[in-house]
Amino acid sequence: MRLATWNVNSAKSRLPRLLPWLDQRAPDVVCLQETKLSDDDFAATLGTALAERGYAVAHHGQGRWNGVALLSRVGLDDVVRGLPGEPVFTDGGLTEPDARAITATCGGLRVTSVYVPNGREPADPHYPFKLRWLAALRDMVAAGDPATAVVAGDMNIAPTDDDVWNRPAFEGSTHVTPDERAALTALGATGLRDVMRERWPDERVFTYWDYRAGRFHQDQGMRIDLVLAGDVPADRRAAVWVDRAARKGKSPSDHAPVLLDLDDAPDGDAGPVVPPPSSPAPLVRKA
DNA sequence: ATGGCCTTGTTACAAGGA
Repeated sequence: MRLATWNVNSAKSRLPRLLPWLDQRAPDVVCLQETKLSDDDFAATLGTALAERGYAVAHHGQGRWNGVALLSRVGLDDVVRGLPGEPVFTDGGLTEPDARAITATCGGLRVTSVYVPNGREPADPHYPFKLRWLAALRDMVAAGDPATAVVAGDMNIAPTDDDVWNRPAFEGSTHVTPDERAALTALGATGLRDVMRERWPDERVFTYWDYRAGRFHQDQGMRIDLVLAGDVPADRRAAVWVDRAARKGKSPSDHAPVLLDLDDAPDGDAGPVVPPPSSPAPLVRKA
């Protein structure tokens, strides 16, 4: 089973990159972030193309900002939008929570696609909001079965100083503060493992590069898109990698996808058997 | 030393990103 996460920075504008990527990499479960579409617009824009490829879809959007989705070819059950008790950014006059998390059971795993708040600056009210949101995420994972959980997405936290290209450049910025890293540690303490760092403990691994200043070309990025996996999926890890090719070329997202390949479960239970779609999508689609 | 870009909505910028 192949699971992927990708902050696409607008599903609509990324459509010419997203659909060929799905055909090329053929992930079974996809966590998307920053779709920047309402549920209706997501269905209208991508629904048919995803159904043709055999994906069941669950989207949690609000329109202009944020928006997360789950695509699955191995079942998509018990969908939950948002986080129980998640904070609302009332400082900004909002009365509804942002669309930043969606959870479903896919292939026997409890998968959450997350778009963690940016935080802006440590002195900004968005920063404590980010910490409160992360606490709500931790609580949800702890209340479930962490062993079978996968939390994947744009965490907007670099776990260590090795996860940013130039630590001094981030002095005084969010994404590297002790409080954010403590929140990430608390989330991991529920029983989730950073499978990328387990596999590549000493490598330079980035998932995001600013559009400006030729950052990608110089590999000056950050590792902020994480796959945090409970013991059941983490122990089945066959491969985990950053799809840098998706960050190249015409009109890319500023984030690259992260892919996790899992071996079949040792007892032979690879999750529910899902029949192929009524009109199977060809492996390579005509232009 | 600083900033460089991209997306959205709306129509010359503003907001947001990280």
